[in-house]
Amino acid sequence: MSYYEMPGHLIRRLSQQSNQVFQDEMKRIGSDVTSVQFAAMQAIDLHGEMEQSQIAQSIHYDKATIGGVIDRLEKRGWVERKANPKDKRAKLVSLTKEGCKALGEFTPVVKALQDQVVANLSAEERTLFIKLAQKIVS
Amino acid sequence: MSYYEMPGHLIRRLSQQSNQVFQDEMKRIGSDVTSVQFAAMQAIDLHGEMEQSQIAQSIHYDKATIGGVIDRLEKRGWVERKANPKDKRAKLVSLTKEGCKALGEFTPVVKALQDQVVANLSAEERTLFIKLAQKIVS
DNA sequence: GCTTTTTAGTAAGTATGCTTACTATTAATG
DNA sequence: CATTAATAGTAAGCATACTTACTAAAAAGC
Repeated sequence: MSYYEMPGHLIRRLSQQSNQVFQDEMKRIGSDVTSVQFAAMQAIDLHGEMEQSQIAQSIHYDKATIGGVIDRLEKRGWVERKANPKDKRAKLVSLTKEGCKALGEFTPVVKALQDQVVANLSAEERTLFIKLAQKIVS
Repeated sequence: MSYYEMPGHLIRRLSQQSNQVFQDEMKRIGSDVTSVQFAAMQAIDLHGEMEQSQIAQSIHYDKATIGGVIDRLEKRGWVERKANPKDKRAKLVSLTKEGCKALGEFTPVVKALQDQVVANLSAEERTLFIKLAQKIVS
């Protein structure tokens, strides 16, 4: 099996290309938000107040990684941490007004760039790729 | 479009899963070599002596990233850097004996784990996925 | 109810993976 | 041939993304 036929290698290339498109498109609209930061903000927006562990679970991240992401989002003023009265270990994370506004600007751009990631595929192939990818990670 | 149908998100999950399988399998044989380190070593083995820039190009890495990878491989005694008499800017990287031996141990394991990465797919689906992935990054 | 186990979050450490900036050297251009 | 542009590698900085180890608090088991 050639290196260029190994799923592991191809997946790394896919990841690289996907991140490049994300970063380029965000730069184009004057932001340097990362794909992980966007994913976290979208999850928080969807579920409302969330514990960090819930965020990690919902977008499949390590809890240590998500801690750092939330740190940076907090520093930018896009999210805030509050104590959870029902669980003194946990912290409730929510979007700030600025975070809501920023997310609203990012969302259409991110949705649009998804097609760019798989630009080399036809519409049918894109659907198929998504189906196969979902099956792999399921 | 739901988050879980976005190619960008799915690709990140694929990448995560792929790396996890790699790391687990390597740990199983008592090594903590990374997928990037393996890729670099395989490229060097295939081409013989290589400049760092060639390594970066052949496996599609940033030259700054590959510099760090070679640093760590050198520290482990798996590769060595020599001056290139034909170009004083460049350095020729080659596998050491220990590097060759290590690569020989890794290769069959890495080949075998490729199927594990796409374990949830049938044989036909795997072929199709590889074809689609190659088309995306081409 | 008390002990044990699990869980939430942080901290420290390592390895990507990129960016920009820099030096040294080589190639290209007039 | 002299100037300009491009290239090889490193350095510093930032953001993932994981690991193990730790503290505090909650849940489970007896």
